[in-house]
Amino acid sequence: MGKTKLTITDIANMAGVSKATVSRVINKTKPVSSEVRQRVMQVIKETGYKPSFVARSLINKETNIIGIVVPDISNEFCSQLVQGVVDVANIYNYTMILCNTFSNYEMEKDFLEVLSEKEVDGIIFMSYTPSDYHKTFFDQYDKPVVTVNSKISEFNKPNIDIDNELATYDATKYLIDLGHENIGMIGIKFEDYTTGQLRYNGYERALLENNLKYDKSYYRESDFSVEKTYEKMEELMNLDNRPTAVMCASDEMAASAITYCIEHNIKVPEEVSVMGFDNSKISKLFVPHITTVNQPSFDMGAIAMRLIDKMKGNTDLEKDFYKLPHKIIERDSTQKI
Amino acid sequence: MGKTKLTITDIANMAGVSKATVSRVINKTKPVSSEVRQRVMQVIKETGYKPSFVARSLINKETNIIGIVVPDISNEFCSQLVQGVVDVANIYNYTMILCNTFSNYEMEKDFLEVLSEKEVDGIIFMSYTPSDYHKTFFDQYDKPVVTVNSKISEFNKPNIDIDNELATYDATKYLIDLGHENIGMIGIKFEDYTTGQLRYNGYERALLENNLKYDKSYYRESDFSVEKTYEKMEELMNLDNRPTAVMCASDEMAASAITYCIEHNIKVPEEVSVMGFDNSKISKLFVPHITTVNQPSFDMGAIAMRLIDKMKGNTDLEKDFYKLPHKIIERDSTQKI
DNA sequence: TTGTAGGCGTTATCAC
DNA sequence: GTGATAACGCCTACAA
Repeated sequence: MGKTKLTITDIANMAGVSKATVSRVINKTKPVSSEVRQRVMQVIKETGYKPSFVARSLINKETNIIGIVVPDISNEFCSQLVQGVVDVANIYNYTMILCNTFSNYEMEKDFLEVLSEKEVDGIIFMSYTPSDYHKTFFDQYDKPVVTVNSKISEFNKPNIDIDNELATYDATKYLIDLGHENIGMIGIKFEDYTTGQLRYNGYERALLENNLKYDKSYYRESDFSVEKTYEKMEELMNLDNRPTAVMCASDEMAASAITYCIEHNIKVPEEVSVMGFDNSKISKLFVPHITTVNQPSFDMGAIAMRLIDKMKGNTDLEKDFYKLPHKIIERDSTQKI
Repeated sequence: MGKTKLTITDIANMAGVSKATVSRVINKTKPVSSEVRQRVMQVIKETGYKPSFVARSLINKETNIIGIVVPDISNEFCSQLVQGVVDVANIYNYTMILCNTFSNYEMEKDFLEVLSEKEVDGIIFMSYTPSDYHKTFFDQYDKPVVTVNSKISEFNKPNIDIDNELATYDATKYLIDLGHENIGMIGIKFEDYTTGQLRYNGYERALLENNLKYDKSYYRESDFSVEKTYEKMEELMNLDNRPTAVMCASDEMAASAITYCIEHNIKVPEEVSVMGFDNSKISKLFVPHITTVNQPSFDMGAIAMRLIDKMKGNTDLEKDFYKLPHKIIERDSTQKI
C-alpha cells in the first residue's frame, strides 16, 4: 500500500552494482557479465521493479503512445477502425490515446494540440471535414501522421481509405445489373462529409455510363439521422414515377428507408430494392437483411498503425494514398426487377 | 520542419530571465512582477512554446492520463461508456489510454501491467469476467480505480453499474403487467458474464413473486451471437405450450429472436412479445421497434471519470457501489395479451 | 566489464 | 521578486 515506487537506484543498491549496470541489463545495450546479470535480474524479479516510462521518454523522446482522433467512437466504422489500431498497437508495444471529437471542429483543434503536447509518437487522424487548420497543423508537425477516410490531396500525408466513388459506382451498377432503371439515392451533405460528394459522383457516373436517364429529383440529401432519411424516402416513394431501387449512403439510412416502406406497405425488395453502405451490424440483423457494401474498417486501422510505426524516423517516406478494396455484400433487400 | 523543440531554457534566455521565473509565470505558482510576466508571456506567444508534459510528469508524478479498459469497443454499451469518459476527461484535462481487451484474460492482464508502467493517474476497468488476478492487482495498485459493470464485492473499489437483477425483474414485471403468464427468457452464460446470473435472478424472482408457474424449459441459455439466439428462439417457439412473451438479455438477441418469428410467420407482438436489453441503436431501428431497458451507459462513463478525479490523493474515500437508474423503454415489440 | 558523471525539461527549495 | 541549484528516474558517454 504505502510502498513507494522502486527506482533504478534501489535496484542498483540491492544488487550491489551501479545504476548504469542495471540499465544495461534491462536494455541489453552493452555486455554485462552473466554473473552480475543473474544477480540483477534476480533482484528485479523479486521486487517486481518496472522502469519508469516517463523518465525513459524524457531521454528517448519516445512515449510509445500514439494518438488517434475520430469523430465518433460509437459509430461502428470508427470503433472497428480503433479496434484495428489497438490490435497492431499491442504487437508493436504502443498504447494509444483516444480522442473523440464528436465531429466538433474546436475539439479537433484542441485534441491535436494536446496530443502534440503529450509528445505522442504519431497521430492517426480521421475527420469528416478536414480543413485548412488541419493542414497547417500537420505541415509543421514533425512526427508520423496518417489520415483515414479524410482525403485532402494537399494533406501530403498518407491516407487510408476505400475508393468511395468507385464503391458507390459499383453499388449502383449492381442495381443496374439487377435490371433497375429508375434508381434513386439518399446521400449526405457534401459540406458536412467529404464522402458525400464522392459517393454522389459514383452514383451519377454509373447512371450516365449505362445510359440511364439521370433525374435530379431522384437524388435526395439527408444527414445520417433516422427521421430525415425517413422523410426523404417518403418523398422518393411519392414521386409520380417512383424509383424501383434506392441507394443509401449508410446502413442506418437504409434501415430507415426500409422502415418507411414496411410501414406503408411497400414491399422490399419486391417493389423497391434498397441498398446500404458499411456492412454494419444493423445490415445483418435488420429484416430484410440489407444488401450493402463492405469497408474493411478493421484493416484500415491496422494498416494505419503499421504505417505509423514504419514512418518513425523516416516520416517522409510514404505519401501514398492507400485505397483498400470494398466489396458488395448481397443480402435480401435487393432483387431483380 | 527541422525546428528543434523549444525548452524552458530557450524561453528564459530569450526573455532574459531565469528558468525558474518562466516556470512561475506559466504555473502562477508564485508572484512575478507584471512587467516580467508580460515579457515572458510575449516570448511564449511568439514562439508557441509548450512545456513538456513528460518532464513535468517526472516531477509531479501525474501524467494526466487515465487508462480505460473495456472488453469490446465496438459494442455499443462500451463505446458510449467511453464517450462519457472522454466527455468529462476533456473538462478535467485528462486524456485517456484506451485498452480493448477483446474479453481476453491475457490481454486484460497485459494492459493493466502496461497502464501501471505508463504511470497513468487512474484506471477505469470493465470486464465481463473479473477474477482473482484483477483483485490482486487492484489491491496493491495505489492509484484511483473505478470498476464498471464488473461487480465483485471483494473488489473494494467503487463500482458503477445498474441494478441488473432489478432491471430484469422490472422488465419481466412489465411483461406480466401486460397480462403474460408464460414468459420465456433467452439469457447468457453465467460463467462468461457476471450479468448473466443477475439477469436470470431478476427474471426468476418476478415470476415467483407474481405466482406464475416457473418452468425451467422456458429459460434458454445463449451467448450474444445471432445464430445461437435464433436457435434458442426456435426451441422456445416449438414448445408444446409456448411462451407468449420472451425476455432477451440484449437487443441484438431480441432482434435475432424476432427474426426467427418473422421468418416463421409468428407475429410480433401479436402472437409473441419480445423484449430486449440495452436500448441500443438496433432496438430503435429494427422493425418492429424493440421494447427494451435502457442503461445510462454514457452517464456511467462520465461518473466513473468524475470519481477518478475525486479520488486523487484520497483514493480510499469512496468504496460505494453506484447503482444508476435503468428504465423500461416501451416500443412496438410487446403488447397486451 | 563496470562505475562516474552529466544531462533530458521541469519544478521546488533555497538563498538573495 | 528573482535566480541559482538540486531533484525527478533514467540513459549514455567517458573513464577506469
